[in-house]
Amino acid sequence: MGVTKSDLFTEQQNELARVAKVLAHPARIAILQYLIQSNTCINGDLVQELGLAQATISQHLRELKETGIIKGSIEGVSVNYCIDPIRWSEIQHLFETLFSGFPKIPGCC
Amino acid sequence: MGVTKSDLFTEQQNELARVAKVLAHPARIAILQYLIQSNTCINGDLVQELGLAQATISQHLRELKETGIIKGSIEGVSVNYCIDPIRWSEIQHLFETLFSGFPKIPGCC
DNA sequence: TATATACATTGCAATATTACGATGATTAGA
DNA sequence: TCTAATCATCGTAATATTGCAATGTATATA
Repeated sequence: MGVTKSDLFTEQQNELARVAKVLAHPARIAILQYLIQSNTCINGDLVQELGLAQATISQHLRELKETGIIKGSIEGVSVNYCIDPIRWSEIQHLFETLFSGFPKIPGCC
Repeated sequence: MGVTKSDLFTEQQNELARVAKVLAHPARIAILQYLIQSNTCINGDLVQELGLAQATISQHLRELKETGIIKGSIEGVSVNYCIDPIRWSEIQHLFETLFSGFPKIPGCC
């Protein structure tokens, strides 16, 4: 199959999985870290920074954009990408909720 | 292709992506949440709880186990799974590092 | 020992992801 | 207007993921 039965799960579970999937590639992690550090970037910079083809990076950027993590603004002939602070903390909160749900002192193990 | 060029990235980036990939499925999120809430579970419980086949759930459990997030101990004829607290906070820290890297007041956007 | 129970594994079929060359679209400057 | 630069999109090949039926393995009990 290869198709996820998302109707079996809650919207929160699906949303968290969806976001995790976007983070589930080192190139996209690298792009985000580069964005954080430089607070702006263009596709061309990333082709230099990472060793991937321009088309590939453009595709990764689109996935990040579709989840709302980054926004792009046309800057003449190039495009400036940056992180959406609102969405960023939204996603941060999603993960925090998952992780903090587990009590530090567990009953078993 | 469908193959990730992991040699282009740092070990930290690959590790974060690897962990995110395990979380990138609602069934695995659901399993973890069920584990957190009940602090133990067996495959059979999950077949009831989620609507997936036993083989499918066993596969998801294996992925969680391979990343070290959960541990299983044989309990007679059934198996008790539970979250590994050490690994859990390790992974929590991985994400926190990513998220906290972004300053609250950004320079652009 | 034989049988039932509970998971794990194997072997598919369907679909998704990753990567990139080729090509399109848009903009700045000659 | 023409051209170069920059990014997006399309098409395609290679590989990965998801789900399940069938089967294997181990344990407890009759």
